[in-house]
Formats: sequence, structure tokens, C-alpha cells
Amino acid sequence: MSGNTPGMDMTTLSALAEPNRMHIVELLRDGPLTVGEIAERLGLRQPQASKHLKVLGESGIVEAKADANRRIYKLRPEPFKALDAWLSSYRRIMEERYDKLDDYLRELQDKERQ
Amino acid sequence: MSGNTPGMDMTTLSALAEPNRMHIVELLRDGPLTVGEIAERLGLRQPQASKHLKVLGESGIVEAKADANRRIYKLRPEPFKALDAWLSSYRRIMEERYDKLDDYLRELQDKERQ
DNA sequence: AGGGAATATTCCTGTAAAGGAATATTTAAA
DNA sequence: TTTAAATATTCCTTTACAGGAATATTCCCT
Repeated sequence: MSGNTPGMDMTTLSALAEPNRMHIVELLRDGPLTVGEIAERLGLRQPQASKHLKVLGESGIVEAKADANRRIYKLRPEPFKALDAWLSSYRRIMEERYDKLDDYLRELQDKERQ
Repeated sequence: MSGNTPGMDMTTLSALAEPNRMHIVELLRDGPLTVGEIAERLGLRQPQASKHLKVLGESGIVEAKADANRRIYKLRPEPFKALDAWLSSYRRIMEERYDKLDDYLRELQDKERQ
């Protein structure tokens, strides 16, 4: 089997919650990059970049392809798919109607307050 | 103005990355709940529930409606919309083609390795 | 006014995690 | 086989944060 979309991993969120790692992910959105390139663009020292990439790798967000000396990192689709699937169970809450009802109730409360 | 969908807040992710808070959010997905109800269902002590709800509130994930002694908490749609908007910029990476190309490159590399 | 219920806040402690600096590892090239 | 470049790992220190216990606050009721 090849294209499975498992449940969301909590480590996905904690990995993305760190600003430097989020920044790395946003960089990789435009294509694979080398550790050195990532470190340079983020103004990080190389060891920190490696550490953050390790965390991202352990949560499956990123994978590396060895190329001699270098390691080319890129995003893996699975965690994003899982996050999207999880988020979809909140579609009802994101609906427009939800907001309207909310505003309506808020108005009522404001009026009652006087 | 009423229906704005601002950019994603990093605190959304860190708030959700804590297991108890994620659990609270999943509970509230099915409807508003009282602090006591939340604490009871999660096996938390009341102060911890309040603390987690405070964090969720500060990141805008949750809001409370006062009802005498009690505070009824419910989800706010905005952070979920923002997360969805952010995720949508990764749709290309989630595409099926991405996986296929990936597998293809992997095959090539495996063959070259011999 | 006083008491009790529901919730919030404070203080303390332990722990996980991020950054800095140094070092180890791997690989290509001379 | 030594050297240098790219990356990973280790050790140390500091800080953020979660839980526990106690206390403060707010509100209703009598």
C-alpha cells in the first residue's frame, strides 16, 4: 500500500509551534533546501538548524535525501493531510451561520445589559 | 465589520499542542461546556482546567459566556479558519502527484544505488 | 450579612526544551 | 592519507510551562 492518511499526531502541532521550525516549514514550502541554506536564510547557527530539522523529521513533517556531504530536506505531505483531516471535523464551527448566531446572541446580551 | 479572517497566530498551535487543551477543544466541538463539566470529563482538577481554558482563551480559541456562578465556554471559529487558510497554502504539497513523483524519484535512487 | 458553590489566581516545584559552544561524523578532493 | 566542507551530536545553562495545593473572587441563596 502507498497512500495512507493516518490520524493526526500531536507532535505535529508541537513541532510547528516553535517559530524557527514554522519558518523552516514555510521555507520548504517553495522547494527542498540544504541545511546550510536553511541556516543561512533564517540567521540560525548550523547546529540549531540541524536540531530543529531533527524534531521536524521525528514528527514526519520533513524528510532528508542524502547528496554526498549535503542533506536535502523537503516536506512530507502526510502530516499536512492529517492536520487537514482533523481540521475538517471543525468545519461546522467555521461555518458562517455559526458567526451570525454568535453575533446575534452577543447583541441580545448587550441589550439586556442596559 | 464582522466577518474577518486574519492571519494565523502562532499561539494557536502551541495552545493546541498540549494534550489536555486539545482534549478540551475536542470536547467543545460537540457544544459549549462549563468549567466543572470539562474538569470532570477530563479527570482534571478545577484549577488546571481553568488554567488551560485561560490559555485557550488568550489565543482566541475559546470564549466564555458568564452565567451567574458558572462560565460557559465554547469554541470561536476564527482560529480554525485561520489555520485552514494557512494549511491551504500547502495544498500543492498534499496533492497526489506530489506523492507519486516522490515514489518515482525514490525508485530511481534505489536503482542507481546498485 | 453569611455561607456555600463555581471559578480564577497565586505560589511553589519539577521538568522539558531551546540556544551556545565544542566536538564528532561523513564525504569529496588533493 | 591528510584536509576541508557540510552536517549531526553532546554537554551545559537558562527559561517556559504544567501540575499540586492553597487561597481569592464572584455569585446566589437564606
